[in-house]
Amino acid sequence: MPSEVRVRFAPSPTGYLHIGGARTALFNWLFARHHGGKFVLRIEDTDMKRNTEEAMAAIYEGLEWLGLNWDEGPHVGGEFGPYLQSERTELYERYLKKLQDAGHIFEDQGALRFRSPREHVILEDAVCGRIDFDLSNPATHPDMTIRRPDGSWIFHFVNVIDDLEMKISHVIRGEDHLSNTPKHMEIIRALGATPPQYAHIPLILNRDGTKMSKRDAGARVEYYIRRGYLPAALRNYLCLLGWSPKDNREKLDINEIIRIFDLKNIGRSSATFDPDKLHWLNGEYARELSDEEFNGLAVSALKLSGVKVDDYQEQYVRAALQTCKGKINTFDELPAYCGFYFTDDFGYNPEGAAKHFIPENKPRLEAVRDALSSFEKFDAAEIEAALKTTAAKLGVKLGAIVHPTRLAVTGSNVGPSLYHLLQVLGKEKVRERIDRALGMF
RNA sequence: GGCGCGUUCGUCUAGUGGUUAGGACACAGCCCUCUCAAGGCUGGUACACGGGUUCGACUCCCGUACGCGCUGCCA
Repeated sequence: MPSEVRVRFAPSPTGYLHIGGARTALFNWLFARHHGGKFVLRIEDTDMKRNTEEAMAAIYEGLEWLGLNWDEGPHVGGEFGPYLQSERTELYERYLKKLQDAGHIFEDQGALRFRSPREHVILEDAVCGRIDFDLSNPATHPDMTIRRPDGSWIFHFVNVIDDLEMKISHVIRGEDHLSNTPKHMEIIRALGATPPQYAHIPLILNRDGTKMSKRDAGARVEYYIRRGYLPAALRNYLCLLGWSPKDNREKLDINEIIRIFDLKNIGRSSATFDPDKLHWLNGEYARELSDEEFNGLAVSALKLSGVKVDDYQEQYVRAALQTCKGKINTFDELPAYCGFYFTDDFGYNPEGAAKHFIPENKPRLEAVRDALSSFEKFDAAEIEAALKTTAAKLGVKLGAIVHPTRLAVTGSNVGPSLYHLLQVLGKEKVRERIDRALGMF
């Protein structure tokens, strides 16, 4: 790169941070970090009366959560500010004057339009390659409006002016802007300036092939924050959508991605968002968490779902959560997975009850209760040994006593290691629950 | 309608004229095992279609179909 690399993410605060926008921001950020350049955040709030405060907060929150820090923009400032378009109107006036003086602007019912030179525009796109746009036909390529009668500005104009003013070297944006690009280049040419290098990245689609819209549940970054996803996992997953390391690696450290990121490795076709793969990848990251990190995130998730974690001893909570580590992919699975640690009021899984709460298991469960009640330490190792001897004594397989016991004390067929879970629950609790379950036969 | 872009397993992708078309998610089976995960092994499924070019096309060219985008006084 000859001069300094300066890229920008320019969202419009009209909704929440969209997953597609997040990926656009991510690619810009990666490009900037790879080249040691600057990542600029600019808010395109030319469009009036929306709940911009809330939406802007969501954008900041989403980017920060993903770890996409900006070098210039709201909060951090920079020499090319302000970074909210609503505060840059004098600048736009100045550029408008330039275009007017050069005869490129005409009025149409109070709105201002840019008169197209009506020529071919050749775009050399870093991702899409060379594209020849023929803008000579006014019927198919009408002169675009750049300012409304009420004085507010149109995206095509201010976007271009800001990129020029902020010395943006590379415009990496969604492919939905590809067809707009020649028009942007016309304005830049009329100003006597040089266009930035463009790179249009493919769109992210839904499962059904339609463009991911704000209405789709998983289309907002906020959704993943709430569901207890790990930012590193989402970030990694988003990288894989449209970009490839080309060597079959899936899980990549962000620094490694920064190191190898290249616009050349961005694909040309749109990608479908696959929640399953994200879920898997999140599990990969979740399993690598330190006990400390896991505990913190787990407690938050439990509280969020209404589990009264604070009613329990910290040591008990930690021990309980420890038995869940490595077992879940996302933290929102936790309440269902280990809720039994925090309430005695649970029902029994119907299929499990039908299968395990059967007459011949009653004496077995009683045997387990009796075997466990004679313990001193009540630790996992001791419990395991006792269950095995009990099974041997009864002449049954381990499973014949493990399954009913698990169901009796947790209400579920699946869960953490039974021995460890019994240890955490404690002798009294276990005996109570087994007695209660015995009444179900 | 016009213009633009795209099209490899269900999904994300590798592949750049000669490969048994590779990997990952998901799925199925087996192993491991106290359940579930994790891990290991195995399996099935893909080059949209039709013409060229070539000794030879997933790879290059043209067309068709389908999808998406733009075509706003939205961004």
